[in-house]
Amino acid sequence: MTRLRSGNPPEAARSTLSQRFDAWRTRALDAELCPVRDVLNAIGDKWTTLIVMALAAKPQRFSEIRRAIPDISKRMLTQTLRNLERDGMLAREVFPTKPPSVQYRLTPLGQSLLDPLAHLVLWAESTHAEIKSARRRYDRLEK
Amino acid sequence: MTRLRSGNPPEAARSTLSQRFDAWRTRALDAELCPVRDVLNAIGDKWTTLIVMALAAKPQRFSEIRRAIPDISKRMLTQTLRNLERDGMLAREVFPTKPPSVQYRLTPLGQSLLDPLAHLVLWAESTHAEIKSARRRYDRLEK
DNA sequence: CCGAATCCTTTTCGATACTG
DNA sequence: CAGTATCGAAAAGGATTCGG
Repeated sequence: MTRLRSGNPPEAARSTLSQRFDAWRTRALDAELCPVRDVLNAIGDKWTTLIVMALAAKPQRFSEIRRAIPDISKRMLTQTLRNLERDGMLAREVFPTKPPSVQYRLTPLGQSLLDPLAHLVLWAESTHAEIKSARRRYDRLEK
Repeated sequence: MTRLRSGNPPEAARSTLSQRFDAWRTRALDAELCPVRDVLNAIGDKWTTLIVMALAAKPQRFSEIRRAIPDISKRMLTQTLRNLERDGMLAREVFPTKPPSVQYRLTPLGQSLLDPLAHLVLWAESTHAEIKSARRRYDRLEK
């Protein structure tokens, strides 16, 4: 499998990249069959990436994750953890103490998501000011 | 502004990475103030990334984008294009022909998203089989 | 402590009809 | 051609209650 070698693709690789984007979009319209749609659909919700990031440091218990993401509800935490477990991104281990404790840890597959995620987050950090500025300008002109 | 220098961070950078994830999550709970939440919220919807990928090749007209993404409705295409324009990711140019034609092109800011997006898409492609397999196994055991 | 179940609100999205 | 306006369905998310 080919890999990107540098942070920003050189201008020369642009056409190759966009051809690949075309292939990635048009492989199939069905979300189930298109890796891009399927995966972006899986991690594009409100909490998934935050939970993966919280578990990057170390395995954590249900309550620890809640403290790491204070504004998530128990319902959504449970549901998002289940989805991630279903996708093989994390493993759930129950310790039959009383009261019970449950630990979640990233699987190797889940760990492998951290790298592309880091790229995205660095991009978010470095462009956030510019994006907010663009929004202000747009809103000032439009309304 | 810091930039990633190589495609995959070496294993040695992992602990640094998770510390940064912590910082990125806890900087602020308000989506407006947290770059990660704000940006993931902006590109995490159903159509945004597909549109950006479609425009990677070259500037395109409204109808061309529709053909590139056959299952998007006019309503959602318009709305998503507006959001991207508001965020400074693309520029809209109207040619006052009759009937009118409108062209959309990625700005430099929009182009800069292609790189982290490519990492994510490569990851999606290379892990999709494993994810689908994990789902089948989970569904077989649970239900 | 962890989580299932229920109910309800908000958001997102799609279909349709209409316009310069 | 490139939208806008309106409506309703569906999905996502939050609050609350109950249970092992």
